[in-house]
Amino acid sequence: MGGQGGGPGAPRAVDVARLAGVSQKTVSRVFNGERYVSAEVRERVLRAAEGVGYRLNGAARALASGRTRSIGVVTLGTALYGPASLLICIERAARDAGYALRVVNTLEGDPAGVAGAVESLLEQGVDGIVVSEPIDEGSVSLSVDIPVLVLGAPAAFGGPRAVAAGVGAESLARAATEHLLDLGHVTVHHLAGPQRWFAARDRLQGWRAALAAREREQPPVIEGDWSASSGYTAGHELAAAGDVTAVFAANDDMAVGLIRALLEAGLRVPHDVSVVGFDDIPVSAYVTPPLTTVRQPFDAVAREGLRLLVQAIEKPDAEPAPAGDPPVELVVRASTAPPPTGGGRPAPGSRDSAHAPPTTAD
Amino acid sequence: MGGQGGGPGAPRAVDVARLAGVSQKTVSRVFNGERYVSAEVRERVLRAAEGVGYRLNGAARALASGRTRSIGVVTLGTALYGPASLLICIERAARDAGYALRVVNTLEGDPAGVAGAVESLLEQGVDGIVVSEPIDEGSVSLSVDIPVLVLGAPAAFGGPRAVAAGVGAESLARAATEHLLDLGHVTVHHLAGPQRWFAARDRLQGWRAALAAREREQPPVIEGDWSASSGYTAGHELAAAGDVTAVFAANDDMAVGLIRALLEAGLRVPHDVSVVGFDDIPVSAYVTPPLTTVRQPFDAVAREGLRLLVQAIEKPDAEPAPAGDPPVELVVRASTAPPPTGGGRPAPGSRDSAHAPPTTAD
DNA sequence: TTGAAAGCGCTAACAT
DNA sequence: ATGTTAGCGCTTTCAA
Repeated sequence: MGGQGGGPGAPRAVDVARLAGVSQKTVSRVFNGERYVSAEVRERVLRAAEGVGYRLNGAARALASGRTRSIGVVTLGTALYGPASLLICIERAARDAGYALRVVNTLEGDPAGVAGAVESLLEQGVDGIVVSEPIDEGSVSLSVDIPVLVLGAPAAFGGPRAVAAGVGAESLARAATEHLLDLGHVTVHHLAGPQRWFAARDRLQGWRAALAAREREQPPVIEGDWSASSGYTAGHELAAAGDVTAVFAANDDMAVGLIRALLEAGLRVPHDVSVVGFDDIPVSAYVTPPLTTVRQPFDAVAREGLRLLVQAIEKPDAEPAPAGDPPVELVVRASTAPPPTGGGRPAPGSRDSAHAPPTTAD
Repeated sequence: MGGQGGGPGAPRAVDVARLAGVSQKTVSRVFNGERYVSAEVRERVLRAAEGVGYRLNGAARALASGRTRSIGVVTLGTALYGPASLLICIERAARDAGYALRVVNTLEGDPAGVAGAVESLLEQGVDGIVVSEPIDEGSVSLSVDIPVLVLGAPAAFGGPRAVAAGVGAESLARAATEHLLDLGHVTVHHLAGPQRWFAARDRLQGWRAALAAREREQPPVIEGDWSASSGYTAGHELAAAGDVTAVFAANDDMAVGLIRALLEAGLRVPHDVSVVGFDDIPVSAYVTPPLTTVRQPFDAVAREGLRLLVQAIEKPDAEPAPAGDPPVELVVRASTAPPPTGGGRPAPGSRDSAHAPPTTAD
């Protein structure tokens, strides 16, 4: 059970082999789950290995086989709910697929950025790379010849051997907007995320698509920076505008700031203005009023994306199976209601549930 | 500039050497920044390397040198603000110290848990391990003989070669509690985190210490699970109790749920009940009322911890310099005020700022 | 200041 | 079903 590090003196396969009375290659076979090892020999080898505290040496394995069995992740160094959640799901999906994870963060505004991060991963040694929710820092063309999975951005972003998967942000944004239109709002304002983020652009597109589909006017877009503070500023602007009955915010943090500003301006939510967020952060069911929002299918997307990536690694020739559309999950709570004067079709029953117990529609 | 993967055919040091007209060893010297390479030769080598798109092979390097130049992190697979933020700071600190990161998540309640994660890191090859905010799953004694940094738990947790660092949760909790006592509250209730978490225990201890120092009664502790939902439940219990004027919640999520329940019970915050949270999550300045909370010095702690770890890796004999106490940062907003009837000393001026603009005392 | 030789611990290809 | 022989691409001696 002892944990001999990788240091000198650590037991090697040949030590195990000697102890078990077999060749070193047989030990290798056992530890790689190869066929053609009798149950009896396998048993003997495993016992010997445990006896000396043997552990495979990843570096030697990688050097000899040319495969590292690890995947590199380039992600933005931010605790924002979305990216953080996605990283966790990627780790689990990778582990389930038998790959370890190497992680490099990039900073927003970093000149070297994604390209530098990829370079460092390549040097460390990875079989594939996940570029998670990159932001558009200008033309960063990666020329890598290992497979790359681009999560939440165009596959073109990742070079020749790239596959892509997305959370379906556009569909989610569309669903959020449609929810408001369905309630009878004539149009919906949008508090967008920073447009250098593909994630923010997708949400903007979804909002546009929903309005366009019903031939509604598209009010001018306000751009925030994901922070509650920027939502707060936007909220005061919108309150001053006066003609706002519904807002779709590109994330929950901004929605919270927005709602606060509206309340301060004397507007009631949802009675006067309805607000929908995006993310379903942990507190969103308990803020006042509980926030209607959409939930991103991180787990499904990470799993699906890694399936594609692993396939590209292990079966480079196989046709990449198309990624299925991830599910759309709208969580209706108390921050949305029909417009005050029935701006559109009269909606069925109004409510003011600022103090109603939070509900989650799962 | 091209990105030859690690695949076969990738340029090796010997190719660069040939091109530059030097020995392979000299190339190695250049890329390791060793002395005794003339500026002219170095220049020639670098040019040749760039010409063929050479990149060091991490696996070969690790195998030959016995050092991987990477650090493994064992962290809980959760998007909770604290752990997620800490991970980001660890990555940056590691990178700044010249180490790459391998990450393995554990799941709460996983039987294999931390031990399994450590085992997998050891097999992949790391020079040191960071165990970040572990939870106590029973006696998990790690016997590893590479250095281990335990973040937010007793060093004993990490075996013989362990060093430890903490965010100073106890001091932070104590400051939060004292803030309430200073406002004149006779005592402070505590909504604790799950006690399997060391982080939760530390906060509980800090709260106890603050009350004990002033010889105040310690009301029964309510234990939540970090979620806003558990805070909500606790809030209804506390509202029913009737004699509560101040609550210290072990994180902001629970504080938000708690406040919502209090509001529903007809209690005003902070007029009737003051609430302090823990974390300073992104929305905390914009919820209603803006939340008074404490901020954890993640960056300082990660940096300090990694300094210790790297020292243990690179200079095993040097005495580990003691970790300095991290700073305590209390962020006073509008969720705290003197008690309604002046439970203690009459406090200077009361306020009800449920709708006041959020303020952050930095 | 530079070079030559000998492994690091494993997997791959080819025996048997 | 098992063993033998060569490397993988570096770093580490040691020599020049």
